[in-house]
Amino acid sequence: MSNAELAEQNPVTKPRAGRPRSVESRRAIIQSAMHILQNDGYAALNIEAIAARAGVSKQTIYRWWSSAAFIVLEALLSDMPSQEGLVPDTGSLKGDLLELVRPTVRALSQRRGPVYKALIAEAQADPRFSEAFRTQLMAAHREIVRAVIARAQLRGETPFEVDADLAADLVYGPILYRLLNGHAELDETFAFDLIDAVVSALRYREAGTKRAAEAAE
Amino acid sequence: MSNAELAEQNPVTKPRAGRPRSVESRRAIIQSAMHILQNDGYAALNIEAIAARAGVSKQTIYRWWSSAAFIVLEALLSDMPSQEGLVPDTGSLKGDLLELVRPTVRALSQRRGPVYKALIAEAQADPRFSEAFRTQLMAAHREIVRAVIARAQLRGETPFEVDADLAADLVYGPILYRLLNGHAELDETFAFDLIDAVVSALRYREAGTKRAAEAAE
Amino acid sequence: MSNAELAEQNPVTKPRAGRPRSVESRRAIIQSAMHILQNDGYAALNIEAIAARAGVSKQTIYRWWSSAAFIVLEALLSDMPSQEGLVPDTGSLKGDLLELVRPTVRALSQRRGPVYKALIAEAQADPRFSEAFRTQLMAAHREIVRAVIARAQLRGETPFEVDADLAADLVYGPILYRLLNGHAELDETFAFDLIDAVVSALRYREAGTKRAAEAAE
Amino acid sequence: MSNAELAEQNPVTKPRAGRPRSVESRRAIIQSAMHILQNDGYAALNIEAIAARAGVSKQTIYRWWSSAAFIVLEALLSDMPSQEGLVPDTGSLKGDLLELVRPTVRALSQRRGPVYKALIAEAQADPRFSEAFRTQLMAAHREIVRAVIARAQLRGETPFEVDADLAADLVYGPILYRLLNGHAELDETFAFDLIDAVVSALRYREAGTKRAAEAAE
DNA sequence: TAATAATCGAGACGGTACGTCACGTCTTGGA
DNA sequence: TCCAAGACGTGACGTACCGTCTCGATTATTA
Repeated sequence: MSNAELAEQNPVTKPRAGRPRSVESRRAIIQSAMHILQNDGYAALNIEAIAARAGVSKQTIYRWWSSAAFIVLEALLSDMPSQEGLVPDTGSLKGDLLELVRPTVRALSQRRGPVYKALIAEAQADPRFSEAFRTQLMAAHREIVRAVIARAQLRGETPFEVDADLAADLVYGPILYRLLNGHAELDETFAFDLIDAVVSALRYREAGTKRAAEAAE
Repeated sequence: MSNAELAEQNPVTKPRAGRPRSVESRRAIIQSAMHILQNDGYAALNIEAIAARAGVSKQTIYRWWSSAAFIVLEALLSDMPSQEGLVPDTGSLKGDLLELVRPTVRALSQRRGPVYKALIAEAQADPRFSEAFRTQLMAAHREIVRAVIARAQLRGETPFEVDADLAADLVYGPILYRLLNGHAELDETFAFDLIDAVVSALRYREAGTKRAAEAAE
Repeated sequence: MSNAELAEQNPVTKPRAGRPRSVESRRAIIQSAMHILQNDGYAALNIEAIAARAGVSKQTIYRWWSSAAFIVLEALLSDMPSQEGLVPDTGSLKGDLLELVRPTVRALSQRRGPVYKALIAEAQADPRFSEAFRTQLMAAHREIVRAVIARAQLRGETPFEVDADLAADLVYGPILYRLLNGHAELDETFAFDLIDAVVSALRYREAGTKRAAEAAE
Repeated sequence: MSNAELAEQNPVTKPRAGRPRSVESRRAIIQSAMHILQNDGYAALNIEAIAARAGVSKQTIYRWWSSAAFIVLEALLSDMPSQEGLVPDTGSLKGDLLELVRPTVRALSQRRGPVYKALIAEAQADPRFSEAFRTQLMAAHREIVRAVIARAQLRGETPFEVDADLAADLVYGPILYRLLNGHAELDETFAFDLIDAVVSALRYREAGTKRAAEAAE
């Protein structure tokens, strides 16, 4: 939400002079971008096509976004608040992680898949977008894992200090890998097996901290 | 390896009619592509630039490759044979995996990083390249993990049947995730911690098979 | 005169939306095309060269013209108005025709020669251009002959009905033939002899109408 | 017949060493060129297409001809001998000219039209071909007119010295003009009217020589 | 009630790269 | 010596999008 930040900086909206931004255009642009991405694919997603389909001039798009990827990112962030709430407490680490990963995997194997693939691809070529994608979208996902881990430690489920960053890598890395590489399905079984492995790694790792400690010397 | 297939069809090379393919051009194209990718970045990697730097016509490139990504893939595969040999047997699963992951992580944090990022990005937009990348490059990496796991099972290091596919996901997924998302460094410590976690998951997972069995019912 | 038509549709120029066409670009393109044609020849006249010399993008050329020949045609038509006025009345058919043909022959033996050769060559390969060339340029030339003939008939110089179309063929045909085939010079003597022959044919033909009448039966 | 000249220089054919020229290839190339020209048009006539259709390598074409136009010219010259004989003596200038022009006009309005249009167009861009076309094909046509005129003067049909070059221009110029410009049909009526006009010009021109004489002063 | 200011659509502009076509040359093995 | 096959460097094609730039029109706040 590129200029929403500015708006949020001044909660008392200071109305600037001139014609205000058209909300219809903004909505049409975002919908147009998502429609093209999901129907014609990432390769067909360009500013001219978005503008044509939205009935909007290219200038209007460039005024508010610096690339098509930012439009898609904004579309994703607009959907987030609904699921923003943390994962419900199921009483166990494995249960919490399953509650988190199963919907994620399901969404990625359906509509969300192409969207994330496109954004990650774009991030490799555009450092500015990479930073936005990481801090605005990925960081939120990782934060949920962090909270779930913290909850597990409070419960005493993990016998030692757990690196929440590594935990997030262990959860999302394999998912991303399958999504991007396509060597296997993103299905329920995968979600179960993955969480099994992650929980095992977090609970039974005894040599880990030692090894890390040695490395730090 | 576009024309290697032909060569492999007839082990006794049957010389076809017409002027033979220029090996100098092939070499120049591959070197040109790698030079541009590593010096000017993925965004600067286009067919015209590769052709110009290689002193070659665009047509010659299009005759043998369908996109710049395939050239880079071929360059990578040309380098592979040197390290093609399996991981040396260190006597333990953890040692083997470290022997595998440490050089991988080191290479990706240096020259190989941008190359893999570019190829993975390209694969998201081009299904034909995605398939080639997966079967010719990624599959080879995964196969090494599979061999290491098999060795560990022969040693009796793992108390139960281990899913080698999931193991490969657990090893390469987090690496890829850090590479593409850039939220943390790809360093030695990460390699140690990752392998610790993976080994723990593979050795101490008792609930896993149960869970998978339940899902199969 | 590609967009002049639009202008003529609305004598009160109705300003359409969007950035208006650049008159500087149009002028630069036409001048560039004529310069290349007259200095480097027809073979060197291509869109890329015209665009480069005019400091203009290829797209801008393709937006308004469908080939280089149309640009040259427009250049010729832009020059026409100056000599658009009819041939001055010298008092005799022969005098009028000489007044018309001598400058034509002189121009074609100098700068205009290569230009017309190029356009006629192009017209043989492109029916769309052939039609434009015929109706916008050649028709104007033929119309002048028609007017001169009509004046001669008012004077009573021709004893019978004269076919103005045939007359134009007799005047321009041999000129074109010499220009394209290059078997003889396009000089003053040729102009005199040609007009002598044409006038003789128009004044002394007695058998013609008879023959034509017989053919009509 | 590009290298036929060499052969004719040594009536005693000196057999050169090596494999002799393939007559099948020569025939196939010429037929292929004419087929493409008459079926797909001048724009489609290129060496690669001719070679492909003839089942011949490009090199073989380039060895014997310098452009597609020369192939077509050779095809035309191969057909000439059949009509090479002079126009039969009908007893009058007008009859002879009609005997000459009517078949010419008929052929040009049918199959021969596109062929001549193509060659004339090509001649405007290639001086080497222009010269060959003029001396090998056009000169033959003009020579026939010259012979007819000479016959008429022997009969005493023309009261004064006639410029046979101008006569040929008057005959072929308008025909060419209509062929290339396409402003009117090349039909029987046109042939009659044209010959009427030409004969009138040749028989009744009294001022012509005077005027030419004045110009010479 | 203007005047000012920012936005909007439309669409032309200079660019860059695309992927294709045909050119004329070359390098094979075979006739 | 010629032939077919076919790869090669060269150059132009016409197209697609890029991001920028006028235009007239619209819609707000400010004077």
